[in-house]
Amino acid sequence: MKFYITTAIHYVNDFPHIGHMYENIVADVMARHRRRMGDDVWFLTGTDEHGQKIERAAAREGISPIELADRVVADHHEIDRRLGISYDDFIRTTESRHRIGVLEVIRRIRERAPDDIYLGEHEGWYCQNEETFVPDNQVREGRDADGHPVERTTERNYFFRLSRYTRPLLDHYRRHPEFVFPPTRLNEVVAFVEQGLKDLSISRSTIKWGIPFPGDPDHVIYVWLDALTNYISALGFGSADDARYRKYWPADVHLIGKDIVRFHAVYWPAFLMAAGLPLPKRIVGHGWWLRDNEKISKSLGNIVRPTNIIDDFGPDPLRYFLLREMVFGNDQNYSDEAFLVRYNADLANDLGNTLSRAIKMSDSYFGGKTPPVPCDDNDLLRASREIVPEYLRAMDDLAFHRALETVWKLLVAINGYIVAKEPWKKYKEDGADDTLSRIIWNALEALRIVWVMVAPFMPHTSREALARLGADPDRIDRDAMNWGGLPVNAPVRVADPIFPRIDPAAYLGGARPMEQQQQPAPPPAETTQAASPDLARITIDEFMKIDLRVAEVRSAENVAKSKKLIKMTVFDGTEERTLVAGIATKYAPEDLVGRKVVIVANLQPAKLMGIESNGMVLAASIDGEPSLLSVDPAVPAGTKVK
RNA sequence: CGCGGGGUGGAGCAGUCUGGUAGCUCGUUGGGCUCAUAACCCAAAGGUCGAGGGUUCAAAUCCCUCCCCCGCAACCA
Repeated sequence: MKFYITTAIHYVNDFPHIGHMYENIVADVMARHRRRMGDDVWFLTGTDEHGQKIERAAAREGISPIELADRVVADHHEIDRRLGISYDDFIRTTESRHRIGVLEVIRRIRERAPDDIYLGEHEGWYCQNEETFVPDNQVREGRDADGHPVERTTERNYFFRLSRYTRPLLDHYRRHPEFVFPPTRLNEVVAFVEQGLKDLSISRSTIKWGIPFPGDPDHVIYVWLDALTNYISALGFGSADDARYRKYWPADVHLIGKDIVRFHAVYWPAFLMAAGLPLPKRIVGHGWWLRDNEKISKSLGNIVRPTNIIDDFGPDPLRYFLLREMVFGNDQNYSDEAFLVRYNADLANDLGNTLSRAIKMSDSYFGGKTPPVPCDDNDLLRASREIVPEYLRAMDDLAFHRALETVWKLLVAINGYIVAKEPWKKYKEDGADDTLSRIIWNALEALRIVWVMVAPFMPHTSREALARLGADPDRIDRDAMNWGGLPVNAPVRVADPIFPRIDPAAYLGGARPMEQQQQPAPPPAETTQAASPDLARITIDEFMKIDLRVAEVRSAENVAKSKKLIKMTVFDGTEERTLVAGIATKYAPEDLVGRKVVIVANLQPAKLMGIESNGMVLAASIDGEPSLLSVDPAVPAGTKVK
């Protein structure tokens, strides 16, 4: 069986982060698992390199878009390499094979459904300064995020007649409920499509950095038609050599983040239907890793990030943690503390320690070898026969956390078995007889099966562990999960703990488990953050333009339906004015009345939730939590501040 | 009525689709073992499964109502 799996292509305006790592790791685990189960696997990942954000980010740095992309792609390659991502191909949307594929899709749509692509009017907020449309959600008070004025404008664009596919898509979802995973995401998609689909703008004349629209070089193909097509362009679709396309398409799994399920489950199949191509079998949306539990890390004065975890522990513990900790499909919090708990409890104490104790016994009782007499009837054999199918079922269900949980049941059984049999006592009493041989062999054999099951998750350490056990590190297929694979009289290797225990407090306090590391070069990401300091300086005259004054709060109330806003009336020394401040998360209106605050008095008025605000209250904010500036209550309202 | 997710022993979470003795990890307490990475094993304490109502022989699970929390969106002038 062939198995074609893809990740989303990662956008190159951003350096690789935990979300990218997680997605690639999950795909890698699936790919490795299918491979060892005998499938002919093709695993694709890559980067999305077109669009205005790239164009602008590059311009800001004074380099060309492709130079920017090259740099970020190199970072992705590096992180994939370090994580051991076993992809077969890496597609970049700036490659010619991709352009060929995209153009072929458009050609087929035009051939099969000539009026599915038409020239129409796109209306939106246009920014003169940036020469581009600004998404609605970035427009505020007639200005874009950078403060440039925008105006309502229309532009001529090519459209895809998505509306025509409402019915066919709904039919497809009904016939293939497995099309979107997990099922709750399918419900969202169905609800969205049932509202009726609007036609989709698929070109832009305001963007330069992209694939020229066929037959109209003033336009560039807009994001989704370009990006989604990578899944077939990478297989050679539309080129002279499309053998791979014919072999592997349709994809078995498109693994993506839950935020882009809609595009994959609606736009993509609609494009494919229009072009007369087969639809992917399954769209799998994973959840998000949420921000670190900042409080704890911060109080310890050291925020450790996943890249540091890889530096300090190697890739496998992180791979394990990400797949074990997250219920696949749900969101989950990432924290270094949680990582360390799992690392110590699951990897050091259970997986690693059990390996050490079993090998140590075999080594000292049987002269550095696996025991001479195997055993084909015992508790561990029965446990493994129960657990392996359960594990395989969980893998098929994409329930990775459950699969790993299952493996750990066998590990617990092994430890229980060792304690119950007390081999150290037997050895003292009877020496290395056949009974002892069977006991130790059973423990080693069950352990071998554990490491085989764990192999897709921890490919590097599992090889090492299997080798230490005297087993063949390359034998991790379905057969290898059956009882009886461990050779007798094979050399075992006693070595340092495979997962040394870590003191969490010391680690978070800055100590490193492996002292030879360090001097981590600061990632280039940081440098782009620091804007040129000279530009940020202003003259005293400029500062004096800002009219800061003390004002007294006369009344205050929460703004209805708003989370952060408080509307207040303040006396600025000459008159009362109304202003709105986003401080409701910290302050109650009644606490504010009578308080002296500092305001910016000459700010242009602005409307917030329909209320005109005349001025701004000064506050320092820590992680979004405001703290009002206060002055001595004796200072009269209207006093100028400078 | 903006969209979505969630409320399960001290902490973090499964289980809810497909009702049937409430489960896992960490932590706590007591005991055991000394082969192993102060690891491992056994036992115990600890839960009105957010609240109320309904369906059912039976509800954490299905239905209704309500409360609270977290994202996103609309508001941090």
